[in-house]
Amino acid sequence: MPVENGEFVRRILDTVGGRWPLLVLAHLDGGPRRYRELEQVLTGISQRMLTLTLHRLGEDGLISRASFAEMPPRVEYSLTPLGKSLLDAAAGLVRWVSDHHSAIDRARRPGR
Amino acid sequence: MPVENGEFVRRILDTVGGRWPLLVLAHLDGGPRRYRELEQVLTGISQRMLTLTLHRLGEDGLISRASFAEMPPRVEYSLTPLGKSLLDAAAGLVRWVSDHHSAIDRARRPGR
DNA sequence: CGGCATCCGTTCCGATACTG
DNA sequence: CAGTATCGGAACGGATGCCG
Repeated sequence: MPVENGEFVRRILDTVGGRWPLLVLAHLDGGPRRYRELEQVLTGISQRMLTLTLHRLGEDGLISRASFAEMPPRVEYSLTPLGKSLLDAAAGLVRWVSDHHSAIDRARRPGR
Repeated sequence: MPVENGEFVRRILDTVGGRWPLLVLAHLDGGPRRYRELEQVLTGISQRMLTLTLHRLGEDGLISRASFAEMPPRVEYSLTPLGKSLLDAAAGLVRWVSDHHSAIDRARRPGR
């Protein structure tokens, strides 16, 4: 594991280190999604955070944006191959959490 | 992928979502380490963050602390089996980063 | 050696209001 | 529908000084 310095960890966290990026990627896994769809399925997200998250993921080349000049306007977000590969890489972590969160629950105190 | 709500992602990020936790775990992978050793190898970490990180990882059951009543005092931190398993789960993400960071570099602008 | 407590600037992020 | 702009509280995190 090449972790002589914090560069790798830093890069992971800069990319998916927020509360929402991984969730957004996960919801795009089933195919293109519209802004409103994401807003509804990501319960509790603010418009601000959804927009910010989509922009950053776009800048990092993990998702792509397609807007259609219709009435009403329509915009679709999709995973890029790069984003799909990241999602696959993160799958191990998601699996770990679903396997072990009860162990953490036992150890952790409520006030966090 | 069970991501109906943000609980899973939230839990990952509560646990390893900081700049240092994953690095600390990685450095404990080679065996027990002392406080001072960690402080030196984690370039740039403040005492405050090292202490905080160690406490949280301990509370989550990912590392264990052993203190020896010697002179001078000695304290050793080690990975628990749970911590080791998390590290293994995160390995996929680390590998992904080392494979693809150049693609992100190309897309990302400097000012972030 | 191995910490903890305090201060304090920076960043994050939700709420709200408004726009193409 | 799909955003942008702005504000203000909360959390993060570094620096410093003190303690067992």
